[in-house]
Amino acid sequence: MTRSGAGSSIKAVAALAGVSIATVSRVVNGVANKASAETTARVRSAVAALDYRPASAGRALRQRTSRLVAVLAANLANPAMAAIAASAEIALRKRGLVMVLCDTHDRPALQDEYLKEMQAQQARAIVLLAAVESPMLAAMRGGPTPIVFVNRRDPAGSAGLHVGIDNAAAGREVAVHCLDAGARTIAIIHGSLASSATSERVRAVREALAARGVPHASVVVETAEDDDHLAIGYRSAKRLLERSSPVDAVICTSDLIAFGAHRRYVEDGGAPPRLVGFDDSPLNDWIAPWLTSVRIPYENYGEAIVSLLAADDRAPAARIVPYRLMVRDGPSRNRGR
Amino acid sequence: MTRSGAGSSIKAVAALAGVSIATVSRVVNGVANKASAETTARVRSAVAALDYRPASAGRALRQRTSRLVAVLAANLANPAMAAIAASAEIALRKRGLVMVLCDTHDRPALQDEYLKEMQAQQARAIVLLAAVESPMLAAMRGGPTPIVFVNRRDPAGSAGLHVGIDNAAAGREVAVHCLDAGARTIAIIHGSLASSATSERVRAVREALAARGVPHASVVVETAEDDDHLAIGYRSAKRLLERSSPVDAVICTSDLIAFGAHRRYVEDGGAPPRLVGFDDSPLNDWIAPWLTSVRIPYENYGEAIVSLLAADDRAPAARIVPYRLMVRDGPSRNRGR
DNA sequence: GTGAAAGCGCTAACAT
DNA sequence: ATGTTAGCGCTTTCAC
Repeated sequence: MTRSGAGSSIKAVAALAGVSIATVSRVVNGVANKASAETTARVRSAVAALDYRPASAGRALRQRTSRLVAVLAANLANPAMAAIAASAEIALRKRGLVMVLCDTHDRPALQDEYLKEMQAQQARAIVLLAAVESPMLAAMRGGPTPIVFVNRRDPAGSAGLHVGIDNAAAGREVAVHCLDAGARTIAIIHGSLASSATSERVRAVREALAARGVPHASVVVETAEDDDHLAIGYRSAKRLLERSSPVDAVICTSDLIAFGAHRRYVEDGGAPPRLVGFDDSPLNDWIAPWLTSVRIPYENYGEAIVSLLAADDRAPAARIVPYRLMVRDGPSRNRGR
Repeated sequence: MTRSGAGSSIKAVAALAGVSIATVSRVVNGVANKASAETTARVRSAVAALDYRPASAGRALRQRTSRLVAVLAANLANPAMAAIAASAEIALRKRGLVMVLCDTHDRPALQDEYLKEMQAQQARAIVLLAAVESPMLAAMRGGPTPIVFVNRRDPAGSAGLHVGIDNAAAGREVAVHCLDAGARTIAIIHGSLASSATSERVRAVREALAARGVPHASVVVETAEDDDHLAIGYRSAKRLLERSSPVDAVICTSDLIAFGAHRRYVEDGGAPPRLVGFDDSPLNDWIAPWLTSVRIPYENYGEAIVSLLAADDRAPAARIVPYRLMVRDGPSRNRGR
């Protein structure tokens, strides 16, 4: 019989197939060499007839783990994070896992609340898109639930599972690009340095500039106290505009920061300097043809995350994916000249 | 005792508090008048000491429903959908519910797969951000699981739960705005008319123009066969540019379509016509100062959705939220003049 | 190759 | 006010 609106139970399938529920379970879960071909066929057709799917609650209760994988993102409004989430969801689904997506707003307390909730859900794994350090994270680190750190490494510096790009190399490439394009005075606008991605990028840019003979002192480094990258970019650009000497290029540690800076420059009415960002969501081609950006293949992150989870390797591992500098010099910049 | 990494069980709490598990359950679930103040306190402190959270699997098994609410979005790369998801997640969390977010890519087959999965998860409710018609949806309609249709109404036309704006009124306002701004030749670019939101907007624009004396025949209506709104906008704008007479204003049924059209116009090098869209994600202020758009308060959608779910009213209901036309005439347009 | 049965953690009906 | 107990749907020994 069919339960009200909730599919059929294993009992119904067993009854229809004329076998025990244990056999149904084995067939459904593909336990090898445990059922005759004939029985298997009968069970399968009963499953199809009743459109049976094992209730996840029963399964989770018994197995002490669910098919849920938590993805905790620092900011869903960031198209880059949304892209990672979308990619993760596809990859997880391919393995029969279900993504639970939460927005931590980059706040430790909220991250902790979600971590607790996911523990109650017996989540199979936790994926942190830009983690912050928090008590619960500390408690779960080293526990049985795998934790994958995406973009930002483990803030506590553990050599845990990680998916990201080589930020140092990317930072160097961006710096060299600006110099090669003729920029003499270069500014950096960055978000919180608590993020490993940010600090690695800033350090690499500065070192590369120094190596090319640009004195450290001539590089303007700006930031602003704000969780919102758009606001950081806007306010930092404002301060750059207040300086006596203008800058030729502004390197931003994220595209959102670059968006914020760009807005300020456009409001100013003058020609915006060369702007470079990191992330490069597909939307950039459409709405930000003026933004050169380090394209990070977020559409592949899902597979990278899942492969890290699948590796039963107890050894800590990382997936460093290739990036590519997308040079854009579209209308908005040209027109200003 | 603490289970490996998965929090503590109700048994552990009962043992520590020196009561039965039933009492713990009652206290945790706040069953009124069922425990003395002293017992309640003892249980609470045991809960705190062990950091206990009821395992959702046990609860779901017993109650035949989980605390999961599925949100099936047609396209997570659309900032508007991401905004709704973020808002829904906050509102659900406030009621102790957990959001499961999936990207259906606007494909019936994928939507069905998720619907089945969510049935297996015994989801408390289903929220469809831009639903398409599909067999499983038809099967679940009228079932015990509440389904909320966001933006697009139920494609089968049922008067089910719905959250959205008054698309007809918004369409009229947009049309009048264009005329008042001096536009004489107006084009409409729209996505699939299977979406109630789209068809209502297009119809209202045309009717409003007709009412103001603009002959139906002079309104250029464009679309393109594509799931991707950006591509629809781009390709439709291309065709508009191929016409002998240019248009003064282009009304797009979504911001993404407007982004696509804008790109094409910018590539063309000429002055883009007045562009109007729908959605107006917060990002627009930063990256699309040229886009006038119907601002839909997606940040409030979460509460609207949850309130619809809470209303045990068996009568079908809808939450029509207020919109606001955001008139923008930023740099990109001015500069082109 | 198959079935019987235990038990995962929890809630709710029923006893006391 | 509190405890006892049945049982939700499933997987997994253990018999046969």
